[in-house]
Amino acid sequence: MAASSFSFPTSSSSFMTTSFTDLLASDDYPTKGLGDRIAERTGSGVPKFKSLPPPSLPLSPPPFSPSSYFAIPPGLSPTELLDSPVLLSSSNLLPSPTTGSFPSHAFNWKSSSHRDVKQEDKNYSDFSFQPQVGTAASISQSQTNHVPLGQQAWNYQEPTKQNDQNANGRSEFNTLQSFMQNNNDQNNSGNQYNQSIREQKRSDDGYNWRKYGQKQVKGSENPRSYYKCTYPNCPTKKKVERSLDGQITEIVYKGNHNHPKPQSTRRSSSSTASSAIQSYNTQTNEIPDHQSYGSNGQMDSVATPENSSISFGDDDHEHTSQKSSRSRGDDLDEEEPDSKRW
DNA sequence: GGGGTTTGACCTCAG
DNA sequence: CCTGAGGTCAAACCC
Repeated sequence: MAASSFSFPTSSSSFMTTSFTDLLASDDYPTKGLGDRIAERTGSGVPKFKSLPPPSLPLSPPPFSPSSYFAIPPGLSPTELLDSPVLLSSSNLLPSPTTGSFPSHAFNWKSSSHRDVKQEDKNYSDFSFQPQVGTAASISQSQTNHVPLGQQAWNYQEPTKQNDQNANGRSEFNTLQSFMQNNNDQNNSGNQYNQSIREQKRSDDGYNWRKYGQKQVKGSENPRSYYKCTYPNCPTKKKVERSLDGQITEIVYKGNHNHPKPQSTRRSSSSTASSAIQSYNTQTNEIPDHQSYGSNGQMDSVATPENSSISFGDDDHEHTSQKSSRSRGDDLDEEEPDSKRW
């Protein structure tokens, strides 16, 4: 399947071009929101972490050959992949499978433009986009949490490998991605952006989340936010990495919800997307690569926790990983609820 | 006033 | 043992 998943639909390339232009035109609002904040905090407009040399550079200038896309050499670390900005943005680019619209602000090159545009360009052309597969991208949920969406697209790993990683016990995390779709919606109504953002935060996946921390991670210039599910006794947490322009570049779920998705009115805004996503998932739940949620924007839409765990058949992984997981593992039978729901 | 966010400090762990 | 990075806490703040 790997080979097939890497084919590049011509249509995708075209949309990219469009969105790119679009992007350039509308790079403002997202950047502003986040950028300003950063500026305020740092006082210089440049995040502290920025002062650090791009970690990625030393990592590797992967001279990649096409083949590298299909199989990542063992020696190659996800970090390397992190490098490529393209991926980050590209992930955002994906048109929503359901709507086919792209997040215009998804790639805010403005913020990421400092990176090697060339490479990005290249990547774009290479970028494979397969909404229906739900994911060309596969990512090992455990250790590659921080792999950027785009990268994940390339980072295609064999199931066996994933299992191994899970076995390692670190994979209490389900890597999901997503929600660009929601972002798209937000874009549509610029002035509602802030409001939408808020809603998005709590209902992007239908659950209510409370942010309890934010960190600047080293390998990435994007701040990582930590969220807990607000539902009582629900141990679920998630890490959300956002690009400077506010786009979600990575979402990692930890644990599963031990409660049904709240059907609050708040979801209204995203409900559309969610429902679409769900239906979408239903159809694609047979996705071969379990862990490949979302890695690229394609999956964005798919990335609701429950969906991911259910539809992708991660259950197996989850079982192993969660069993092995030491602490937070929350012994809850998280999988059960999922399967039941499913 | 309640709930969520922000943010600096603290804790834990791996190298 | 030391240090750095990731993750969490909790007070202050905001809506």
